[in-house]
Amino acid sequence: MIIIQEAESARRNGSSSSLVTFAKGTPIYREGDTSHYWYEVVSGIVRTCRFLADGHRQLTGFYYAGEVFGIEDDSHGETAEAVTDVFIRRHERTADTLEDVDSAASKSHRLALQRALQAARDCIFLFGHKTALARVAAFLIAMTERMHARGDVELPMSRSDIADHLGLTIHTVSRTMSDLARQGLIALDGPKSLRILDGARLRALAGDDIVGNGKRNPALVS
Amino acid sequence: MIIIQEAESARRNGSSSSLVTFAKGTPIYREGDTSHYWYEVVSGIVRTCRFLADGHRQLTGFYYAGEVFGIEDDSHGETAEAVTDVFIRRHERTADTLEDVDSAASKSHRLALQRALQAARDCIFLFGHKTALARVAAFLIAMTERMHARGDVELPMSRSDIADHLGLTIHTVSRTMSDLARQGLIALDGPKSLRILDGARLRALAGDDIVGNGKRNPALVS
DNA sequence: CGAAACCTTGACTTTAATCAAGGTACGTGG
DNA sequence: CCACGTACCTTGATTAAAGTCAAGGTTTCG
Repeated sequence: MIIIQEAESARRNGSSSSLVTFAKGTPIYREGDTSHYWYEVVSGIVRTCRFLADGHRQLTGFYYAGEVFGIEDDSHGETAEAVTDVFIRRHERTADTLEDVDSAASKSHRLALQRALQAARDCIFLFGHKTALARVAAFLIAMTERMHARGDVELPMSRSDIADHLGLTIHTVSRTMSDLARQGLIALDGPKSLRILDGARLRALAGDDIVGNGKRNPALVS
Repeated sequence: MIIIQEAESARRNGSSSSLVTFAKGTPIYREGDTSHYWYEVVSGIVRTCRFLADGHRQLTGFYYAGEVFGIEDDSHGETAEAVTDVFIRRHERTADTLEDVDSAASKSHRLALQRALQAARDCIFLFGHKTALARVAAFLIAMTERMHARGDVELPMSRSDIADHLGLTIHTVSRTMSDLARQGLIALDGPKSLRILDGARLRALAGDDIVGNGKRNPALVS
């Protein structure tokens, strides 16, 4: 990890942030580490995960440019690693910054918490009663939307990352992607590059429309 | 729903709370409802859930006496229902109470957010790569600990609730419970009442010990 | 150019869902 | 108090889905 810049932003709150960089595959913090900082992706992609004794790994999220992670109090409940080479803005977490609700840091922290909770619940929802096909379809849609892509999608993470995120094996992920390609819903230009050919049918497969109040998942809206 | 008491607690913040009661099976709020309040269980049990178009339901949590739910900003992302007859303390959510970080309300709100995030992530973890046996075992352990029970456990929720919570069918939940009983790990005194006979083996089955930093899930500690 | 890591695919096995039936507990009304 | 109905729970047989085992192909990077 290399510190690029020490910025004394928001000086009145006593909070400071620095721009740091991590090479592909290296850890940013580890499960159990004390939360000295919280983080914001400047460029590249980050994954957060936990490890089980039986060797399994569960990815709890991917974070793209502009997104925030590592916002737990006290100690980090998960490990964060760089999926690609990344630039990260690292924000100091002092008693001050968290207590002063007017600070930009505290506001964005609260918002990040809300968003993290929403994301975690969406994930639970996806895991509950969904087939491999639905999970992969939902994943592809989510990634497309987060990259603001239109048709062309880059998947910077490995099949193993995707599998550990969706609660599947790499085999099932691979097979499912091939199935989607065979059915003409997507085109695989390579393992990490694909095009979405039939977004509507893909969304239908993901099938995450919610009953009640006429409220629907934004993923459904074309 | 019956309002029992209107309390003007924490008057200086302009926040107030009331004690209300709901009959078994009735909704406390619905998915999409504007978040006018947040809630605290006084007695009884509450479940939160979401519904899919295909008829499936996903329970995102059970809440026991003393626990807090419905803490999302803006609008509720899930429905809350009474599992048993319940008494609920309903807290008003005004711009004031949330901005004033010194208020007890805001502090407990933030803590509740953190805890909700932790709970959601534990749930994801459970769902990722776990067999029906491990899920049911983990569920029984979690329920035992939350009720501060020692051996004897009451399960006030139906098999259907448990199934929708664990991402299984009622059949699999029922079979798995019977298996555990057959193996002598638990004794079923009735569908809603059981005793844990071999907590150690049950924990081993749940297998949620985490690798790294020597930090382990509290559920593992006997 | 070669090695290592990663991805895809096929055959088989395991797990949980589905289909189907019967049992149990509880509440209501006769 | 008992009979009946309903909702809930359990269990068995069968089917579908994803994991495991195994092998071969591709990409990437030194």
